[in-house]
Amino acid sequence: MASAQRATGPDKRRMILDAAVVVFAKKGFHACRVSDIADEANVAYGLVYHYFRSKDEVLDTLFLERWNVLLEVITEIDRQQLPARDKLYAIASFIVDSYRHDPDLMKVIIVEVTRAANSFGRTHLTTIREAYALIAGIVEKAQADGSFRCAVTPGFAALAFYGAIEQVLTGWIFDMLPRGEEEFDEAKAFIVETICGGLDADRASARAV
Amino acid sequence: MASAQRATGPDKRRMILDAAVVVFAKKGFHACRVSDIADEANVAYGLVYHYFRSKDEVLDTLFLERWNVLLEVITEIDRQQLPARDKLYAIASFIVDSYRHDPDLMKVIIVEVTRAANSFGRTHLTTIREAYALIAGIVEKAQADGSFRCAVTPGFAALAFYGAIEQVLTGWIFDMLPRGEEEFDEAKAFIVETICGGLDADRASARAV
DNA sequence: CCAGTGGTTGACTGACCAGTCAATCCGGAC
DNA sequence: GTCCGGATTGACTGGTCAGTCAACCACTGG
Repeated sequence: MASAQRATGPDKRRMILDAAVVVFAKKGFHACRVSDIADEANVAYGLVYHYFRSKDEVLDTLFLERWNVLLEVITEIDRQQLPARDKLYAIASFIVDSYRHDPDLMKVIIVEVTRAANSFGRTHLTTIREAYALIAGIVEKAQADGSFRCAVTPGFAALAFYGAIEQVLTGWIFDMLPRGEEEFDEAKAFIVETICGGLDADRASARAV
Repeated sequence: MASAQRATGPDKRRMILDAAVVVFAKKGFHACRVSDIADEANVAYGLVYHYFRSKDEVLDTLFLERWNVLLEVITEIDRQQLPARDKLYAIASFIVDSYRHDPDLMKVIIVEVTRAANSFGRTHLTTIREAYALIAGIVEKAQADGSFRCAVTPGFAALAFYGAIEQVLTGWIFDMLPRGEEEFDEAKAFIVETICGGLDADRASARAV
């Protein structure tokens, strides 16, 4: 009846990926079994191996699908004629909205890939670094045109900026921070305000290094 | 001959813990076997279970030992009569030096506990949060006495600050950032400079929320 | 010299699970 | 209607590994 009932070919592949997101988010990649994915997708165990070479490849696919979108979006934001601060806001906004739209997927990507230095993080290191490099590029240009100070290196600023975003998402993932439409928008503003504006009331002590 | 040869009782326990740090750091908690720990410690397999109820308990012990030191240090720093910026510098300094002194241990704690939302992170959530709360307390007092702006909430500032530190450590853990005496000291300064000073050249846009 | 106690050993077991594969289904081509 | 090939099924296998346990060792105190 519904297309889900008669789904075939690539549709089933998609169903497996979506099911994997749910299962990985709930139990974690290592703790869940391939049969959990198959069950969640209402599909036979073996079909997972028809579409993917291994359990790992399912996670790889999820990560790459999403991270490539992120890289494109950052590139596109950077192409626009905007103050660096607004560009950073747009990036924070996109990532926070990604979480708002699909918290499970973002949880899986952050917990199982981005922060997993012993497994998938290492595998996708090059891809992950591309995002940092793009952000660093934005900072570098802003420092060149004088809108950002030169107190820290662009690469370092990118790390701190992305680190702050990820820490906030982690706060939501761990249920440490309240989640809601207001909180999401507030977070975007706070991240940019902290990194760009700083905490100091006066900046007498701030000198270029 | 050497005491390691004739070690007994609690010494062996310590040897197991130290060996676990090496093994967890090299292969990751999930990927390594209990026999790897025993081999690294030059101890029989079963002895691990004489001193610890389970493989999990070994990691729990490592984490709690170190995190409690961190909590004490932060408390002590906060007790001193110092500008908030210097307190944050002291905290960043302690964490960076912890990494400098024992990178494997810090790697294990960050990768396997602090950032592991699906396993040990959840277990130790309360303990982890205590550190954030202490940092937030420092920010809050600084905002009250006017040395920090009130643009963001203390809890959020704590998250961003700790997130920046962890991201830098992660950079070292992933071999993304160069490691060395200079880099370590530079990192401490950069972290505090970014979070306290901010990136903006002028702060026209910075208004209290 | 002989228990007794606590540390130490490592072979073994039971459970678990990724990945395989032979069989079956189904829709289209002719 | 028959045949073909890709999609789909799920029982089964092989290997792994956490945790157990019965035996062994080394010191101590009587």
